[in-house]
Amino acid sequence: MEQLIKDTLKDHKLRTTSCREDILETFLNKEVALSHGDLESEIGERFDRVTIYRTLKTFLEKGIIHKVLDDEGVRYALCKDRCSEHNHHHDHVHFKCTSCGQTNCLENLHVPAVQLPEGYRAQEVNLLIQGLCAACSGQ
Amino acid sequence: MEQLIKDTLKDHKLRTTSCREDILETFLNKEVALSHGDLESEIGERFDRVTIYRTLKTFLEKGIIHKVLDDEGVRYALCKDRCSEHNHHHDHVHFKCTSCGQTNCLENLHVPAVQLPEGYRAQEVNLLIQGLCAACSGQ
DNA sequence: TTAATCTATGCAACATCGTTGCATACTAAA
DNA sequence: TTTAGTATGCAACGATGTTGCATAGATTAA
Repeated sequence: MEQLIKDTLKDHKLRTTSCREDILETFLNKEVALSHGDLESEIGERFDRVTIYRTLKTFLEKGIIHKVLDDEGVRYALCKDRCSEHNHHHDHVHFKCTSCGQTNCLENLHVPAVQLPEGYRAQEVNLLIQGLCAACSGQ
Repeated sequence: MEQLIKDTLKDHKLRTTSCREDILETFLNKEVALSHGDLESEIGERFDRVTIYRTLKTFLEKGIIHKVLDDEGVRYALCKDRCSEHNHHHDHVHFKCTSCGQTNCLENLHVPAVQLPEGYRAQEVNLLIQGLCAACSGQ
């Protein structure tokens, strides 16, 4: 784990600092999409709000995390597929449970093709499904 | 137009006030999804920020408008299909042009079915496609 | 048409979220 | 170990969104 984190930073040409390590570790532990607020309550006593914002921005630019949209705002999740600064590919599905509030990526699903009107060109596709997750649907 | 606006408010059991009329008129004229900020710069001199927020909230609850998500935040668009307080159905596609920045609803398209993992139950589906619109792709 | 009732609005104040400039502390390379 | 470049904390600010309350306005009934 410790080594995986250091390697991830190194791979993306980022200095290893304790804040970056802690944020990466949080993402690896939680396995769900996290908002800035989530991170702040998790590690906010050790690091400044501003630093968390800047770290998220850096991770976004480097392709370590990606944005996850839901109706409450923006969250972030690890890019499991290897993304880089110039090659993001996130055409997967995000699921938000309306009961427990957790959002995660359904890695195995891909977004079905959509026939766009004449002249439209798709660059990125984002599918958000809201409903009940397996734990909350009681099955 | 004038009458359509009054009828829409009446149909949803809302009092006709000049702010609500102006906001509805703006949505009808623009035909793209609008953020609170868009509305504020459009009619902000005549009405208070707070009133615009509250009007949007009211329209949402009554099913006159619905949320449109993109990576920059929340926008709102008219519900073209007849929605009511208890029956929203918005499984359509939103398109955001990365060039001109406009977001709109592709009314004619519907979101293709997705096979969810065991135990998951979908309630609402939101598909956002980003790319170039017909006007900006130069075709 | 007027009076009474209920609701929408404006204003002020506040809470949350996100950004920027700058001095200092730290990481990585020589 | 020294140096150069970068990340961090702090303070200050701007943008965004919410709440309470008095007043203005819309609707209903007389």
